[in-house]
Amino acid sequence: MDGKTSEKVFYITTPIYYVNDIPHIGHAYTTIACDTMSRYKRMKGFDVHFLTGTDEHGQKIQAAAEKQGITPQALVDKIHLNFKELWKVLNISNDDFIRTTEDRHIRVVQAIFKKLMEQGDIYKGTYEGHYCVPCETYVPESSMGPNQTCPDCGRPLTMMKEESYFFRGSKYVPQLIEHYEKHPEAILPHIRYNEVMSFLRGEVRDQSVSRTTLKWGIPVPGDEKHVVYVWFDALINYATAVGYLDAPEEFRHYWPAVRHMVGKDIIRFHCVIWPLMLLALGLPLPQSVIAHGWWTVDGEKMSKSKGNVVDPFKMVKDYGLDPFRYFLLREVPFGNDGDFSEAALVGRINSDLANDLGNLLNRTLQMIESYRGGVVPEGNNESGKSNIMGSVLENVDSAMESFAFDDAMKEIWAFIGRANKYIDETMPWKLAKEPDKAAELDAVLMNLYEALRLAALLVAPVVPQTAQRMWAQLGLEGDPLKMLYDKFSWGEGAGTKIRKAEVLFPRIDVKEWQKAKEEKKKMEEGNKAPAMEHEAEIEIDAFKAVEMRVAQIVKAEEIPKSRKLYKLEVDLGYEKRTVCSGIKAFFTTEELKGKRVILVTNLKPAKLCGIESNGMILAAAVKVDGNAESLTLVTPDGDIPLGSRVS
RNA sequence: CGCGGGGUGGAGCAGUCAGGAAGCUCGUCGGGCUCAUAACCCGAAGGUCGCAGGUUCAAAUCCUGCCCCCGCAACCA
Repeated sequence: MDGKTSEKVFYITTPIYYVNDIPHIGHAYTTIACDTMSRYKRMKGFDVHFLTGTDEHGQKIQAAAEKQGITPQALVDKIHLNFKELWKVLNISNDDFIRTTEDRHIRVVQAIFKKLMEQGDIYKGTYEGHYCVPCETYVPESSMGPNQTCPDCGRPLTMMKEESYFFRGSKYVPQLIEHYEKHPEAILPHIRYNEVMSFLRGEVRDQSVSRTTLKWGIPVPGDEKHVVYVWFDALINYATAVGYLDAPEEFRHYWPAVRHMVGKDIIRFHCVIWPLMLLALGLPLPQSVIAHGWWTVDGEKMSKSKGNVVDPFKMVKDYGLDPFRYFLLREVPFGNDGDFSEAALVGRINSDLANDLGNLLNRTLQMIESYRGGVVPEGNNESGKSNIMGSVLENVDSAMESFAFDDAMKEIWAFIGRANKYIDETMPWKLAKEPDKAAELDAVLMNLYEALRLAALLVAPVVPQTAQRMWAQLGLEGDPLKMLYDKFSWGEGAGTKIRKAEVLFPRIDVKEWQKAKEEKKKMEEGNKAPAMEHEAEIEIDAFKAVEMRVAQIVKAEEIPKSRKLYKLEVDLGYEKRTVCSGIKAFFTTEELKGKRVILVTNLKPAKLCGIESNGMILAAAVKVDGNAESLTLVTPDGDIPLGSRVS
């Protein structure tokens, strides 16, 4: 679909974040990327609309609210503020913040649902699948546990049939394929293109777009026992926010210029389902969907149980906002996965921000101060200009056009490097000692000053506060963020009275930083120990009720269906028993054979994976979030007959 | 045969789609300079581009097989 786009309109969206999550580095990353792009486009004279928001419906919210004894609405009213607060802290310049529980959105979702129903693209059918009743969720076959159990709670699933509305997306698939064939640039980076196309060329089924199993959602118009499925609800936010229903003119203005930035996990929703919805609605398709990669932390996957989730609030507090923003965009080729580590962040701060940029500003300003009384001299400006500038503007622009933030940063820093080199080549401190070289010195100082003035503008989209600080030190009026690059002209800065040079980014002493980190870690670990959770006290009788005896493992075998369990045969001396034990991850069957262990003998038999288990062997485990990280068996110290009672 | 990403000098990565003398940042070593935040500038050392085979005048790049990491598998950027 060829939406007519005026060249100077730019509408960009982040995904709407699921409000029940705690904001982490991933959320920060996506939003900072969009923010930088928005600021860049504004500085290029575009009419920018930058949208972010929160996704507030769905099962998890409903459950969380029930647990806290409040309404879902009250819950989301409270927790969506986590995100608003983060965007404030990260200096995000969004023009709008949409919440899917807002009236403006609910009306649009219902209108769209109704329209698609009327034109026959939404129809009623039945949804069939494996359902976990306690978790109230469908489990796809691919992620079912052994014996058709729920992967979360382990309980058996039931086959459920439920009335559901379906979106006839399949009808528009050929049209979408054709569009992507004509517009390969609509999916960025390009490696994602093939992924989407191969999916589209396979079987695309109609999507279930309603649920009857939960209440917390937008009611289906005319059939109130259904609520709209959260994805259908959520995707529509992009249209709601620019006036799909309420402001047709605004909508026509911004919509054709829309770009969605997403994480690589939600590419399908944005490159398949959403475009199919748009085709059904007869609306222009997005200019592009830009998918970025994932962050690991110190080389490991980020997860709550590992406790390595990066808190953006803390990073800003510890290292400053602009270094954090710069690091995220500079460190990783956009689209690739990247690794976050504080050590790498410190490295970037020292080498790029302090040494290259900060020091260039500092040394230049001090020279202008001491050689020319703090006033930028007039000078022959052509000599150094081309030398320093190169084609930084064009190169940055082409990188930014393809969302290659890292390349854009590299170009800017190459430019900064050229300015630093220019100083060494021209040696202003020598010129200053020779009165007949005054004109030459003027030219050098002026070129350096202009380089810094341009540098402030170039870095402004990524590090807005830094740009403003540079601007102030350079003695300039106004706000660099409001300047247009294209209007930049070399030489205009002559005659400006500069301010006193201040250190832009202090260097971090790596040795001290490491020391401080280690101490902090020790402190935290010290605090952790007493926080160990204990069970309630019991009477000795309760303990005596547990019968434990020494036993020997005589046979250990795998249970093919189980990821965690071994089937063990243990000898108590007076009898042999079969026991299932969840220790597969820690021992081979060979290691277990012959091991003497402590067995709880009077535990009620239980069927695990279809095998009856008569007892439990004791083991000590280091647990993180309920999952054993390492484990060791409890064994008797010394020789003692099998079957001896433990007390 | 579930899907995807990756294995390139000490570390982290680019380059692979469109084959043509192996590049960047950090670190190390040597030198320069002294305006500056022990900074900046120059130079050097260091790689059989996971393994094996194939195509080609030419392969990190294309093809085949294998090994090893890491993610995902319907709601976590």
